[in-house]
Amino acid sequence: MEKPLSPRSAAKRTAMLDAAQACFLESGYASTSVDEVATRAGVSKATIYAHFASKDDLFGAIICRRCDDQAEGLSSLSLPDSSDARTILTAIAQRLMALFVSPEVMGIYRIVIAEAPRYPELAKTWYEAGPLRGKQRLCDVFDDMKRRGLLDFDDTRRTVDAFVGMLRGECFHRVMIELPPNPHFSAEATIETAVNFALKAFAPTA
Amino acid sequence: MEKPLSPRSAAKRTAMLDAAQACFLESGYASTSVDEVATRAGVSKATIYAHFASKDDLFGAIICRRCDDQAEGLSSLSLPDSSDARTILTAIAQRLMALFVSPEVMGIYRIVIAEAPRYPELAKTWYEAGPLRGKQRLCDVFDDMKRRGLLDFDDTRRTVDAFVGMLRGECFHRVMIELPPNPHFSAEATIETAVNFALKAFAPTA
DNA sequence: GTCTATAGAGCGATAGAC
DNA sequence: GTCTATCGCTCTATAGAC
Repeated sequence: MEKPLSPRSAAKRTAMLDAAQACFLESGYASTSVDEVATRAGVSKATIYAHFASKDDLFGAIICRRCDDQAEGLSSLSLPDSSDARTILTAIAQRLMALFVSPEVMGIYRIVIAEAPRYPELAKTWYEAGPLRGKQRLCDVFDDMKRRGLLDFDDTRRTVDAFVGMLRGECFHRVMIELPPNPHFSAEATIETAVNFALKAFAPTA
Repeated sequence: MEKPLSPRSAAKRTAMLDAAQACFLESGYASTSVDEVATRAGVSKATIYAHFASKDDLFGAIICRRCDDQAEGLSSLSLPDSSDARTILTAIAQRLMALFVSPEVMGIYRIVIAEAPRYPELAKTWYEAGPLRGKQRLCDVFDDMKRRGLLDFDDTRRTVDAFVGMLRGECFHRVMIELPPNPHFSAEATIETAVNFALKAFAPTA
């Protein structure tokens, strides 16, 4: 399956993928032209078609590469070694929020949502490699906190789902549709509200 | 500002808007051709350009019409006349969830997100007419519940934001990217989890 | 106002030289 | 593998008849 590429080819391939990613995330799939990608990558259009069968194929390669990055980023995510529920939940929420509103993640999120009806397999690949794997990891953390008596809840997956959902509020939406931020719904305020909420709802019955 | 249209023209205009909405929500902005809209509306392309200055203009007209519909739909939303917090919160959550996953709302949500970077004013108009107005209405309901001693919380807007966010979890995302539903994250289960959490976190200190 | 017909530009993809 | 040049198609938008 692996074909040994010359160093020169590999570099061009990376340049093409980088350029394509930037174009797709900026302008969406349909509005991006292969000419534009070629120019940005410093190669000719024919070179792109020597590496990728079609524009669709190039698009798929981008999403898959992003999925690999996501998987890597998640496994290197470290949490504070604390025995205070608030400290741990706040750290989790801060990392999640920073991830959600980062330009790269936001860009891929936008385009996957937009193109999901026409690329269902790509959307599935992305969702399983990113959000689903991330939530699985959070489940492990929550289960561990439960075991240590820091939290109490019934269904781990639903609990995590609700906690993560609380971070996708006004603040997140404003970034997503590029509206100016509302100070009342800053990232910090959203995180604090979610953590307070979770601590009250999941506090162990003393 | 109002130009009196002949009944025949008005009918054609509505047909064009309906067709355009269906096309845009199905295929996205860039992938929809004016020819397609014209065929679906049963008019010629030139007729479309007689009513709308450009494809952009047509797109804007669609979003604005949807905003009006949203505003209307919200004001007619009625809630049960109950004194039980769970009953009210469940009713709210059910209506919100049904709204979120409905094809029309989901379609407009997808396209606004996708095109927001290129149509910031449209995104702002939509956001203020829909989600923002809806949340304002929810704030009134929550304030009323607090006044009646059914709930207790500090900041109404942040509380509502968190509550609504919990409904945008796995279930919502699966609909959004057209993945098969996961029975463990049914709409009912998501609603129940959110309501249970809210009741625990906002229970009045007896 | 509404139609048919077409202009004019840009697109994805390919042929062929090197 | 990479380039230049180009094909064939589709697109938005308009001109002109009715």
